Amino acid sequence: MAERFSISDLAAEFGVTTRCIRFYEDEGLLAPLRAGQRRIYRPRERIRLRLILRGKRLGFSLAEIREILDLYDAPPGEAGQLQHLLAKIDGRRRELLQKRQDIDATLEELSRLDRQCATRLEEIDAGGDAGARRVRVPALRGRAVG
Amino acid sequence: MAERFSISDLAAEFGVTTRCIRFYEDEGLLAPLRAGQRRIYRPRERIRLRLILRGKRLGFSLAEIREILDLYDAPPGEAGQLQHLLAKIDGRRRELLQKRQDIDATLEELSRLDRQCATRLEEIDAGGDAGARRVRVPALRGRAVG
DNA sequence: ACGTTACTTTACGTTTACGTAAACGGAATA
DNA sequence: TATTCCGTTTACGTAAACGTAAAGTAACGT
Repeated sequence: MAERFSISDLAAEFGVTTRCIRFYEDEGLLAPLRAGQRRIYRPRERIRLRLILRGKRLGFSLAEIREILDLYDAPPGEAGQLQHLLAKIDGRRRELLQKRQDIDATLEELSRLDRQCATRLEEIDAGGDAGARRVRVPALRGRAVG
Repeated sequence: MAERFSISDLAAEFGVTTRCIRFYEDEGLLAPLRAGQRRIYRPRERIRLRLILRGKRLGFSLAEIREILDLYDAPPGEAGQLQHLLAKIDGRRRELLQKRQDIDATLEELSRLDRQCATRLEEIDAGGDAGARRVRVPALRGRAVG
């Protein structure tokens, strides 16, 4: 794999605009090398971009993503700093576990809906409209988890 | 559990402002009853609010959340509509599975960081600063999953 | 030399998701 | 009666995350 990427290389690879990548740089999330004016991205920046976009998919703001990236960059430091870093890591972990719970709850509800739709379809395929009035979607009355 | 809630009941319960709840109504996500001018929320609306906030935690926009709520509200309809609904459900499910992968990848990286910090702390607690210069955090050079 | 392509900076515009303030209504409390 | 509290509508303000347009530079092919 190559060691140097142009801004449009990364834009194409990750499906974002160059404007977007430059914006992340303005926000201090990326710091590519320069060849004159041109930006040069090394694997490290590429990985950071991947992390940024992953963070975005998870619904984190760029400010939060900056904090998360800072975690990775954190120098060994002294004991107090390490404790602080551990606390932050723990906070992020809790957030992510919460999100995974949200996802699982939503997935279960979607599965319920899916089964109801499938059942209804089978009914239609089988006997025209038999039992149409018996199909009641409980929808929002279910025992929500979150 | 009560059957009727005021706007500030819900605001307090879910930790959002009344302004926020009214905004969701403006956006067509909620439609409480009225007693004169006052809004009255029934369990159904309360559950919808819960779903809205869960969606937000997952990083969905209000427009996307509206779509998701529409899934729950969808009437049995005819075969074509059902197929369409099933497709949408499948799309949402893929999104969520992707997000869960993102979360798992991030959790693993956080765990790596956590272990490194813990190890470093033990070293400090044990023998002052022994081996300090041997601690190198590979950080972003690791094999990223997503 | 000329046009094309890729890249740059600067800057104003836009959408989303609310915050905040103004001005008012009705009910309870001092 | 006056104040306070809870609620209402209307409307302007704002931060985040870019989009988009303008105007210029550098290299490359013909």
